[in-house]
Amino acid sequence: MADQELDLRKKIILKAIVDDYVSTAEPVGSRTIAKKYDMGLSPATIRNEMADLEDMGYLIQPHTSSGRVPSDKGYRTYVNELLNTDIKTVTNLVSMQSYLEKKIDEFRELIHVASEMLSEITKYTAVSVVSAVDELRVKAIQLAPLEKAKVLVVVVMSNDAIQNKMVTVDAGLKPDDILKLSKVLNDKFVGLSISNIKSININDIVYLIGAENLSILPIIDGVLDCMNRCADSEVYHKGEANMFMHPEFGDIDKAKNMLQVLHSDDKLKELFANANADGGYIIKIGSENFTEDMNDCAIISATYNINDTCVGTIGVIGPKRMNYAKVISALEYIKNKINSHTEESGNE
Amino acid sequence: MADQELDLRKKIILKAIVDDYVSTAEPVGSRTIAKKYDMGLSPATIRNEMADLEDMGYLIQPHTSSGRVPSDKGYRTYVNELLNTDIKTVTNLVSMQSYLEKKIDEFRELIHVASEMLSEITKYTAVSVVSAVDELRVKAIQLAPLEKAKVLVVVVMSNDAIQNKMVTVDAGLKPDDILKLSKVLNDKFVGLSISNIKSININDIVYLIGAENLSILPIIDGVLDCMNRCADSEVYHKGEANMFMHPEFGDIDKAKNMLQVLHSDDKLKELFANANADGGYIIKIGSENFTEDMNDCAIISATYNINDTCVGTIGVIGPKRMNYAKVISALEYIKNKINSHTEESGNE
DNA sequence: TGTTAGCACTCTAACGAAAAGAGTGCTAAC
DNA sequence: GTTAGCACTCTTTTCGTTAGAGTGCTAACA
Repeated sequence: MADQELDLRKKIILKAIVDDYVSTAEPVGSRTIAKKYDMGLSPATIRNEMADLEDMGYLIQPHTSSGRVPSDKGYRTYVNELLNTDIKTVTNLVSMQSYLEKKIDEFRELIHVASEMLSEITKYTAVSVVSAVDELRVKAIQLAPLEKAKVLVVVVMSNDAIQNKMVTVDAGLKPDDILKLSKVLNDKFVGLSISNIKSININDIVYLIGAENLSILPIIDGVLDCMNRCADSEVYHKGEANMFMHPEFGDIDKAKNMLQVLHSDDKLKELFANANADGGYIIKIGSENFTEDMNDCAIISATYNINDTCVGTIGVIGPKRMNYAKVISALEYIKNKINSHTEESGNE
Repeated sequence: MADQELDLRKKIILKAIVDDYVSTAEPVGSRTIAKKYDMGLSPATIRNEMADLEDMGYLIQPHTSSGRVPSDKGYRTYVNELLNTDIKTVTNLVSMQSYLEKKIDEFRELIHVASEMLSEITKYTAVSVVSAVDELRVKAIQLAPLEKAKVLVVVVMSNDAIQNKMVTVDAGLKPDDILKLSKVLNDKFVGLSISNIKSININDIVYLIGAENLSILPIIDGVLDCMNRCADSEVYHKGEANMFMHPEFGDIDKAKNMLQVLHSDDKLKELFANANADGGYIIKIGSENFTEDMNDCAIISATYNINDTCVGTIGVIGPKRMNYAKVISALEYIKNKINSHTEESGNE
């Protein structure tokens, strides 16, 4: 129970146990450790150490006569103290190299490709959450009269998010009016945030283009709708089928539970919302995830910034028995790629 | 084995068996039918009829001393002959009424809402496939110079599909050039199909705006990319978690299998590609789905047209033991809504 | 004092026999 | 043509029994 520092041998044994459990998903016994990780010790000695580690809370014994399994604390120590040296070496990311090299001009596209990649490499489920941002500014607005009272509204925000919407307007509105309106909207709106725009008096605009109030309202609504959608938080996940390749979800009920969570954007937002991780990762193991359904899961996530306005999180969700080294190095790689991408694209 | 017509009593019994099996998911015994569906017959009589029905191939006995389960042929007869009278009456679609009433201006949005609705009502998984169409024509093209060599390309096609793409251009390209190019592209491209456009000589356009060849190529590429994406087939599914609420997927392997299929757009396209259903539904039961993984599933789908250019399919995938009446009536409703929507929006 | 061999003990997973239950098919009576 | 009765079949459940894996403890060893 005592929370004292582990001596070197205990650390080595703990690491061996976690490593073994991560790859086999079976409780590991003393014999296995002695043989497989030849440490020049007999099973009996290792048994003693394991008993100690259990007393200290690093291991759990599912039942009296089975091998040991890491506790959350065990995983935590593994991640915090035993893994560091490994991380750089595990990185075999050759396959990724070409992936993100291709031209990506749009923020959302970038995040989607990155998530796809992440799930592909790690074989877990990748999740990305684009946080809601109020303080985005308008970069451009485009109105395109199409036909018969239909106008296409396109809005680009400062995070390069693009949204469009088709709106129906009064048939009396001339294409020329719309083009004039487009110009006015750009002059008036570009550089402003959503809250700014909401405070603008519509009548000023109506006056400028000389149209009737009613006829341009749908367009303004469309613009605001697009802006809101750009600023809205968005959850994206990729590779959820990977989740069910792991034996911990062999139980159909757990699998169902898991699917439920993966399909609930709100739950995911909650789990991945951790804006306070400056440049590092957040690793949540088992019960550290406040949601109870996730007790068998671990989450590793990192945040990225885009010119200080838009902060998002990208990460991986998988079984607690997760290949932490691999995931962390993959995440490291992806995060750097995202950051360098958004830098070079040079948003002011 | 003889393929003769069923007499009335056999039909009633078959219907009772399917109904019961649909709601309980357990093999149905003679006693159950006699008691629950009081038809004034003793279990023994019903047993005889059931034995006949089995001989004729309408029922299957999982093992010698269990109740009966409908065969694919049994379901087929149920659907074709025994269900018709019910369909209209089962329709309790009050909850849907308000759903599709709201203003929907965009084709894709419409299909998504419809799919969502369909899965919501039926509690199965809704799938929609927008078929690939080569002969779409361009309705409008918009270019918007943003900042620092970035141009937003927006393309609207005749099926109201909208796609945009951010492209990077030579920094030397002036905003004015881009606006000019926008006008030229619209003049030249609107009304043409993709194949038409591919045959246009780029040099003509370059000449018209007086820009250098290289600098506008990314934009043309962007336009073509958008067009291709508009014309591409798209698969959308909603409510896949519903699939796992049914006991036939209590086996984790089947569930995994199912997930695999649901996440494979190609498989879904194959399963839902049935353009030859003029105004009706296509119902595929068990082995009638050529994919083997789907032997436990049924698929009910309907097609919709939009001014004869874009044909899509929307439908439901669920266990073979499916509430056919409910799904068909829901699909009927949705299909009509989609059609009336696209009519009233009046695309030429 | 730390390490190890040996052994009894515990718990699970796997196997198999037995019992319970559901439903049938058949025969004979109505 | 319908039904009651009964033997029969097959599955599902239950309950021991066994084999195996792994432990904890004790005693011997270096």
